[in-house]
Amino acid sequence: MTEPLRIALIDDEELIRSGFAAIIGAEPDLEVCAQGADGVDALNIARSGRVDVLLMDVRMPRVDGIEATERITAELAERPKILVVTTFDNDDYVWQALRAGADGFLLKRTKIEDLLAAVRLVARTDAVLFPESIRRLAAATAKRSEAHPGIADLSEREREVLQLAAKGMSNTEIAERLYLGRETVKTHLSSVYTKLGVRDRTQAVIAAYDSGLV
Amino acid sequence: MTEPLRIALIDDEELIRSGFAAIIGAEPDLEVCAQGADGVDALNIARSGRVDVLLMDVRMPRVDGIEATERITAELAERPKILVVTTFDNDDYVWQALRAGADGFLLKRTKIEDLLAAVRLVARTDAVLFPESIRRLAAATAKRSEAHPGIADLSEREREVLQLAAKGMSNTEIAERLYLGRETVKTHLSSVYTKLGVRDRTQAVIAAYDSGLV
DNA sequence: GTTCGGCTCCCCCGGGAGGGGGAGCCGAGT
DNA sequence: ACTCGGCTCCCCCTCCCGGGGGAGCCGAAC
Repeated sequence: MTEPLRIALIDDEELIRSGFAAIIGAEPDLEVCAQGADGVDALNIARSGRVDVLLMDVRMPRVDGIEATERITAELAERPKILVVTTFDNDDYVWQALRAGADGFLLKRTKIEDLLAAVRLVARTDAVLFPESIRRLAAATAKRSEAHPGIADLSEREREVLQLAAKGMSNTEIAERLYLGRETVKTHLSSVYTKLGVRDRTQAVIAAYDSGLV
Repeated sequence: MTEPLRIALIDDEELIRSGFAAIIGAEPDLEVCAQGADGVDALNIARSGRVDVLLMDVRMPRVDGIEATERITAELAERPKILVVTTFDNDDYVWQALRAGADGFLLKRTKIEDLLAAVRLVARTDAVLFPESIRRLAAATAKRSEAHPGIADLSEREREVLQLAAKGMSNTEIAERLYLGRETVKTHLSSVYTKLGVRDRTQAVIAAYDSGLV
């Protein structure tokens, strides 16, 4: 028989870790090789290179699970599989975990056998239950929302005005909505145009859409 | 011990079905309860209500696996879990399967143990490896691309002009690009506005973005 | 054969948009 | 104290946009 899968547990709650450790340790083909209390620990453990699957909590002090996952996938070519574990299946968490490069998402209320099955499954294969392709998809849609330099250095007001313009409002409507003069709105939009390097309102709205501002 | 999971196999290739049937039949906790050769069979079998997991091929005559999945999820409240099985992990297939409401995606080259694990996992739980939340996400992004009545009854030319407008081009630029008069472009855009029920070019571009035309 | 819808172009006209100025206020940083 | 950038408002001017007409051409449908 092959050597057991090496599992690392990352959770800020000692109790949770012990529980998981007990469950996993009872399995002959699984072994808890490391434990950590936050994202920094996770990164260090992942760097050690002797881990197959990392069970990662989301809410943790210092560096949370999502960011830790991000760093690990960004930094390590040979990284452990990462299963993000949390209490609630908040859509946002799932999405963020996906984008960060996690291999799976588990709920703490998951039944024991399912947890074990998921760990074994994710360790062995990447072709089951929405893996690689989905992650590429998520990464692609995520990339669209990053690295749009222009949008970043808009002032608060300018972003606000642009957002309303991107809802189809006219200058006068925007002015009324924001309790401003129509001329002021025009001024803001003008700086938006120059900052974004576009010609008119339509192109600005397009830029807003493409950069994920809308 | 509980009664075995009831599996249905849908594939147009007799050989594949037999292979899967043999593998699955050998497991004490699994049982092949039905087989079909296309999407129509799949729908009938799903309607019978005595199936836990449906292994569904994508490429099939008459009605393919994606459409069958769509119909089943649309029609049946109490539906079997559906695992879409195919030879290549074409991104498009994965995405379509997801949108259609499939619970998972498998490759035919998947190892036997993984196939069995996936079947057992998907039958029991919905909280593992990107399930419900992801499907809602996919459904949401999909919905944005459908059922935008306005966009549908634009004429060919009007759609063309709108698309260029949505790239930030002015009327004159669009005219030059399409070898038209500037007035013609205006006319087309005007009908676009009335058909989409919008006021100006900006709102039209927004509609184009929201409806997935861009 | 007539009608209807899509496609093409034209004119006029009003209004909003965008550019170019100028100006005052305020808070933060030098 | 001064400067600089963000926010606010104003005027003028030009240009494109959008609305409201009208008109001719064509192919399909009735």
